[in-house]
Amino acid sequence: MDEIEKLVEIFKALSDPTRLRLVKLLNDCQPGVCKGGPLCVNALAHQLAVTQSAVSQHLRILRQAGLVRGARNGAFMHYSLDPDGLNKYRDAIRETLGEEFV
Amino acid sequence: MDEIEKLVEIFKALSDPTRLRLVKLLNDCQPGVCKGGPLCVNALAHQLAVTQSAVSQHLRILRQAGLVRGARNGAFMHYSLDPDGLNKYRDAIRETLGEEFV
DNA sequence: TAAGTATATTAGCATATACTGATATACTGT
DNA sequence: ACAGTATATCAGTATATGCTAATATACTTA
Repeated sequence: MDEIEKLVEIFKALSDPTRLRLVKLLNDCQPGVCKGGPLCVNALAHQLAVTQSAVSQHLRILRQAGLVRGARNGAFMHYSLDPDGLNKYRDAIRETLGEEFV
Repeated sequence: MDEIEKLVEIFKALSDPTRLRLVKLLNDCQPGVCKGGPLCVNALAHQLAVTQSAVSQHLRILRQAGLVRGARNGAFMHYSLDPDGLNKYRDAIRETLGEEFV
């Protein structure tokens, strides 16, 4: 994918209030930040007051953009921010748009 | 506007390929970076190979998000990145989403 | 295996968005 | 004032997006 298209995908992923709240929630519940650690889908849906289907679709979009990742844990999927994806995101912004944006 | 909604507006503004190329163009033509300095609307439209109407509408969206600003110069509008807006953008991301995103 | 739970995917609908073409507004020079 | 140029806005259209409801898949436990 073109560098611009990749950035568009990332910004699109972040340009929805529900997804931003989702990202904020995952950020606030990182291991070391909060003792709870990664969150499962139903917990996220409950916290955000949206349906399981909606949050699952939002997670797919964030996953495809490389911003979050899910780890299966038995019947549960535990989602967290993807540190590698976030590094790539910052690098891509810096390279394409300049230091001002990151 | 809510902090989340403000961030959504900013990310929405950046989540279109034409607008990203526009921002990139403005970034590459900043005074000190390129001797040309701020660009007028028709120059931007020509560089991006889009109509004047389209680029004008894109500029409005970037302006409303606080990312760019226009300065009238006779019959011309010279657009450039808005340093204040970019600072606020970084602060808002840091505060809401965490250090990982900026 | 069967029932129950967790998550993902699909179809369909309502709304938002990006574009084009036409028109309006702002400014300059004669 | 008038013609010409620069930019902004509007109406209409095609496509994208976010949601719900229903269904499919994955896993666990009895």
